Amino acid sequence: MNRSMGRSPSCSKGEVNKGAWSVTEDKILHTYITTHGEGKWREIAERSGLKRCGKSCRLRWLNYLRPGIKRGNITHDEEDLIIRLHKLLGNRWSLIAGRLPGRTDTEIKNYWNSNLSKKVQQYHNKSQENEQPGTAPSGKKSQARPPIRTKATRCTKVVLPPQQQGQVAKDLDGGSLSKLHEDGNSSVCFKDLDMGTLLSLDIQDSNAANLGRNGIPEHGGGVYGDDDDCSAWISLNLPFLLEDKMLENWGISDDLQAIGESGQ
DNA sequence: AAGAGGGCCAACCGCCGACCA
DNA sequence: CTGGTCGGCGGTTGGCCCTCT
Repeated sequence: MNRSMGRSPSCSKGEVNKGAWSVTEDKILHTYITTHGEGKWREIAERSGLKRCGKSCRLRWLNYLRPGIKRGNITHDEEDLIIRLHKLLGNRWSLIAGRLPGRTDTEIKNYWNSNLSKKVQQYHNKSQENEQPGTAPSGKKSQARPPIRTKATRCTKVVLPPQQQGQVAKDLDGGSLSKLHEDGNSSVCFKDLDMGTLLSLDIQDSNAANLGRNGIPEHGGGVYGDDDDCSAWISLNLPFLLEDKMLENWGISDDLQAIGESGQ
């Protein structure tokens, strides 16, 4: 991307403090935001007198100063949920964090990178060893999936192919989709979904796997990674987010139990 | 006791989409 | 319509701390 034109880096103007925040800076930021509210981070950075860029202020507030932040002591339930959500969403930490009240995307990301990724990897290595070498069941990968690489794109919509709209409408809204938007060619429509809805659809209802599947492309609807369009990523060409092999992997309860045991 | 190595975590960086003038 | 700005995201990094040798 050509960075000589377009926006200028918002943090490069004038003198800007970097590195760890001091107690004084925290106090200033906290006081300013509790008085004036969140948002307009550049303005906050300038008017509060902090020599920090807006981004830095935002990050500090969201990850540390904001009321209701839980720190440390991730419970077993939370860990369980993180693993499930990661399996479902990949590295979409903000979405995962959204389902864990008081937890931040950064904390979850760090926790995953330092703890869970190893546990999961260990577990999959173990289970791989237990399988006969070279005789992996057909159509089923015996090893852990490669990491899902995603881009920093927001993802609040899913694509509903016409043939699925009725069923989805029924499942979601008890009969009506509240916010459908048709795109240009009217072949798909979008719905804003919160994660609770998504999870209630695919995690709690394992029968979703048995819903009709038609015309699933080779790429599995772009589920894994290299498809930038997150609407496609959660394409409901698949039964609620799930690719075939993903569904096979979805027997995660056992995984979790084993991980929990190995990690304790 | 001291140095090395590894783990954890806060903060930064670069990119993107949304929004607005 | 275009370009600039902002807010938000995931990836990466650097420093502190703990453990091991």
